[in-house]
Parts: sequence; structure tokens; C-alpha cells
Amino acid sequence: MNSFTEENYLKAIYKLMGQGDGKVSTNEIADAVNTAPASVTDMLKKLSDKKMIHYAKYKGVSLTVSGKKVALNIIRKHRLWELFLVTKLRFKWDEVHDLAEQLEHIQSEKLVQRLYQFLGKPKFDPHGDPIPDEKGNFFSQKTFLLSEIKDLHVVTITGVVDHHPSFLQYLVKSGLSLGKKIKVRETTDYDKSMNISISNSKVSVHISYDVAKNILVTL
Amino acid sequence: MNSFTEENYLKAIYKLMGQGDGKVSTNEIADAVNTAPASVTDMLKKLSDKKMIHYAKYKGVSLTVSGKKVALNIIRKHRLWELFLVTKLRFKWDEVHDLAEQLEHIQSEKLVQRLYQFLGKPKFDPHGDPIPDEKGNFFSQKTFLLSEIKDLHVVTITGVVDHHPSFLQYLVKSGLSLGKKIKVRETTDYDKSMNISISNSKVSVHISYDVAKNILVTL
DNA sequence: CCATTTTTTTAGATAAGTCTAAATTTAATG
DNA sequence: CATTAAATTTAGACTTATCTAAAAAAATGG
Repeated sequence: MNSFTEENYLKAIYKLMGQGDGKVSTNEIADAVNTAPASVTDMLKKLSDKKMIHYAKYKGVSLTVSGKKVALNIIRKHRLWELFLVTKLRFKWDEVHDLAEQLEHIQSEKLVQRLYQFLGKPKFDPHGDPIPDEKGNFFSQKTFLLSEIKDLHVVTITGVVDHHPSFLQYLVKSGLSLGKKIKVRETTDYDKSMNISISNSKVSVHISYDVAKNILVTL
Repeated sequence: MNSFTEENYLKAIYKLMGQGDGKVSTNEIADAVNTAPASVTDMLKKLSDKKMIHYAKYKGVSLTVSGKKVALNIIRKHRLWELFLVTKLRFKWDEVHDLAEQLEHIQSEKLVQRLYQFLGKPKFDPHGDPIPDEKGNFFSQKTFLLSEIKDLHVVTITGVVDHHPSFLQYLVKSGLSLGKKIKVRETTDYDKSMNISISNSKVSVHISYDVAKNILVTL
């Protein structure tokens, strides 16, 4: 069994590794789990002993197959709980992250299975992130950053890069929720800000480049 | 904020205090939380510093008002989660205890409120135990042990003393679930075992004294 | 009411996870 | 490529919650 702390490290490493199998640095992890680099080194030794990571001093780390499995299971639980909170308990999508950070550590395979059934075997969480299945497989849609979309193209919002409550709240206030179809009307060369219109509502919104590069869309 | 461990001690002390405000002994607590008495003494000092318990060396402990409040909140969460697991996720009543022991430590007042609403502001958990409200108040029904009921009386099963899965499973197998109306047909003097009949089903069951004194009933 | 048993507390250690400060390794740069 | 800067690890210490063994207090019972 793994402790809460170990699970959090594995999750952080998983996220830092991204798609590729690149090595993750001690400082990156320290930053992600909000602890001193020296503490991270200690934990890396421990996770290495447990065969959860590949670790060679000064060389960075990557997850082993078992490490990846654990990480994906935590992520699965996190996203299922987020969806539960939003769809069943009427939480807003910007409120659920911290609570899910607690719930993701509840140990019970049966509970996860039942929750999964209860929610109707969902494929995505309230932020548009895919929910891994029991085996760790998940849908990976081809998404683009809204900031990369050329003028006059119509796209659908399917996710966010930044998950902070304040950003999510800003999106809601601007009428930009998941699933919305939008058209890029005009991009300003100078600051790369965009004027976009929301389909079926004549409404148009002006968003900064900073915002646009945190919104994921599909064609 | 209190740690998981502190919460478990407070819950244990609350349960050991029972109705009265009697003092609870170190050994009783050690037994309840499954740790060595010496460890309990350490924790008692800590809880005393935090003004959660009244503690004088060698004299036993009792909860302060804040200690009781914390304990009741944990119990509230425990019972709400048990009910959630049974009514929403189709767990059996004998499966939920250990899982609720984990879930009861999730910190979020909002979550508790929402769960409470979601479950329809319930008054009792799946084992017939009352669920304290936000303020720590709960219904206390006048219940009796089935073992104390005289022959030919009709009573309703409203709870259990022993919460162990094996006992609960035995009850289910014998058709003795919460809410069932039963009549005590005959008590055997020798071993105090009972022959009882279940209303609306002609079925009669023979139960030992050990079983009868772990079933709570109302007249 | 004194001796023995039981209960409780103290003392000293251990393991997990963290820290700061110092040492070491790697990377970057003139 | 030698020196400085940055990243990483080691060393030593702290906190929380636990343990065992020994000491102290309370309870029991002839």
C-alpha cells in the first residue's frame, strides 16, 4: 500500500512526464508537491526502493509501469469524484478540485467501480479531462490551444489547461463553458488577443492571449 | 484542525462515555483505538492541550464541549457516508463500516451539507443509528434489547449493538432486517434463547441469547 | 492497612515526512 | 576549459504517532 504522500508524488511525476517518457527533475517535483528539494530526494529514494520510479542520482526520474498504474488510478479517482461532486451534489466546476484531492486517496476498488457505474461510466470529468478506465486507458482527443486557431474557424471548447478556480470562474462569467461552439472572428496581431463569437447567441467576447492559450478546443 | 488520529481518539472517547458524562480510562481508549496505553497517554496530553478533553493524570478523561462537537461531527459524517454507500451505491449494510471510517475524515462542511441534502435530510443510518444534525442534535428513540422483551410481545427491530459484518450478515440470513416487526413466541429459561416469529411471513427463527442481546427494538 | 496486582505514566527509541544548511554534482558561460 | 551558477544530494534535526520496558500511582483483598 502507498501513503497519501507517495500517491501525491506519483501523481505529480505522472503529470510532469506528460505524453513522452522524458525524465522529470527534482526541482520540478518539489515545485509541484510544494516541498523542499531535499525532501523530494528522500522520497525519490523511497519510491525507487518500491520500484515505482526509475531513479539515478542527479539524472531525474520517470515512472515504472507500476508507478504509472498507481498514478492513473489516483487520477481516475480524482476525476470520478469531481464529476460526482458536480453532477450529483451540485458543486460548481471551479469548487471541486481541492475536495477531490482528498477523496482521491480513499482506498476501495469496489467504491471506485460503484461510483463509475453510478455516474454512468463517464469518459470525461467536469473540466473536459478524460477519466482513465480500470486498466488505465482513456480517450485522448486531438485538441488544440484556442490561441493557435486561425481567424474565421469554428471550434468547440473541450477543456482547459489552467485549472485554477479564478480562471474557471472567469470563463463561466464570459459564457465560455465546455461544449460551447465558438468562432474566432479576429486576432489582433499586436497582442494576439482574440475576438470570438459564441454560436447561437450573437454574443462576442474579447479574450487575451493568456486566456486563449489556456483553452482547449477541437475542430 | 485535527489530524485523522486525533479525530479517531475523540470519536472513541465519545462512544465510551455513552449517555452519561462519566470518565473514560486510558486502557479502555487503548483498546478502542487499538494502540498501546502509553501511546494513549501521549495523545491525551495533546488533546488536553487543545482543550478537547478534561484530563487529570490517573483520573480518566471526558470530552469538553468542543471535543464533543468534533466527535459528533465525525459521527455525523460517518453515518451520512454509510447511508450514501447503501442507498446510492448499492453497498450492503455489512460492507460499509470500514469505508465510512475513511470517508468520515474528509474535510468540507459544504460537502457534508450537500450530502445531507442529497440523501433527503435523513435521520438514521443503515444500521438504525441516528445521524446528528449540523448542531450535533439527534433523535434518541427509547430502545430495548430484544433479550429483555417478554414472551408474546410484538416489537420492531430498529438497530444493532454489534456492528461487525459477520453479525449483520447473520441477521440478513435470518430475515432480521431493520424495520421488521417480530413477536417473541417463547423464551427458553435454560439458555435464554428465543423463538421469534416475523410478522407477515409465518417464518419463525430461533436465536441465541448472544444474538438477542445485540438487537435493538422498540415497542 | 499493608502487600500485591492492575492501571497509568514516564523514558527512551523508531519510522515517516518534513526542514535548513552544507557539500557535491552538473550545467552554463565567458 | 576553467570558473561560476544552478540543481541535487547529504547531514543533521524536528514533529507526529507509535512502541517496549520500567517506574509510579491507584485499586484490591486478605
